[in-house]
Amino acid sequence: MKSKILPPESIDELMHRAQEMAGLNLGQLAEIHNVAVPSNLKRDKGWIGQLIELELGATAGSKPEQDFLHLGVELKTIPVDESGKPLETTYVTVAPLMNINGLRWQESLVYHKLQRVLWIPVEGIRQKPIGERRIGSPILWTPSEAEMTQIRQDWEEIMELIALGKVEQITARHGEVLQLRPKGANSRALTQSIAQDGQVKLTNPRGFYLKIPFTQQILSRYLTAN
DNA sequence: AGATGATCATAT
DNA sequence: ATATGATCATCT
Repeated sequence: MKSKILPPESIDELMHRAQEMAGLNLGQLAEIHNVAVPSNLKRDKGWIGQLIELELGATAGSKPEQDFLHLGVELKTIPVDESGKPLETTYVTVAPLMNINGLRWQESLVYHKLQRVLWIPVEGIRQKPIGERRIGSPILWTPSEAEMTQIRQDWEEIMELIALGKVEQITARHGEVLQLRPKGANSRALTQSIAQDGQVKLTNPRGFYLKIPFTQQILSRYLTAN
């Protein structure tokens, strides 16, 4: 019996919805949408993100695009501790491992998704029951030139290693603000990648993630701005 | 304790 | 298999 919430028509409308949602806890929001609150997130890791998508009218789906394509906005929920510090890295997008010769930064999924991000901080303290965790104030972030440069440099370094067939040598320690980590069903999941001799080989799928100190800076930068 | 590598659910 | 939504859980 849930009423479908339509996508917001403007950024103002999106922000208004997000501000109205701030201060609620997840139990209250779940009740509004008639969904059950899981007792933990072990088997429901994306539950919070999808609940908030529902409330804000994001287009559900698995398309590799921004959540609000017509507004140029990507939605990210981010778990934070009591002081507002992120508790986890932030997944951005899968990393392309094939057909990447000549792929430029401005054409990358990372570049497009991070043009503008609506961050929704949510209490993520593991000991706190899911339903009691509160939703924070939204932060609409457009990367500064310096921030984009940092991300771009990490992206280019990582993509070059991938192009050289060295994907398996890349660890999460590479990159100042953007890292490459496994992103798949499990460590047995395989996808095509480039071998050192230029042939095709199989590797675990990877994704790009933003490191915690970077997202922490973003959140704290906007904290006093209201 | 924090970060890295692994994993879970679902849609297409 | 690949994309979305991410957090879990082990290692250092």
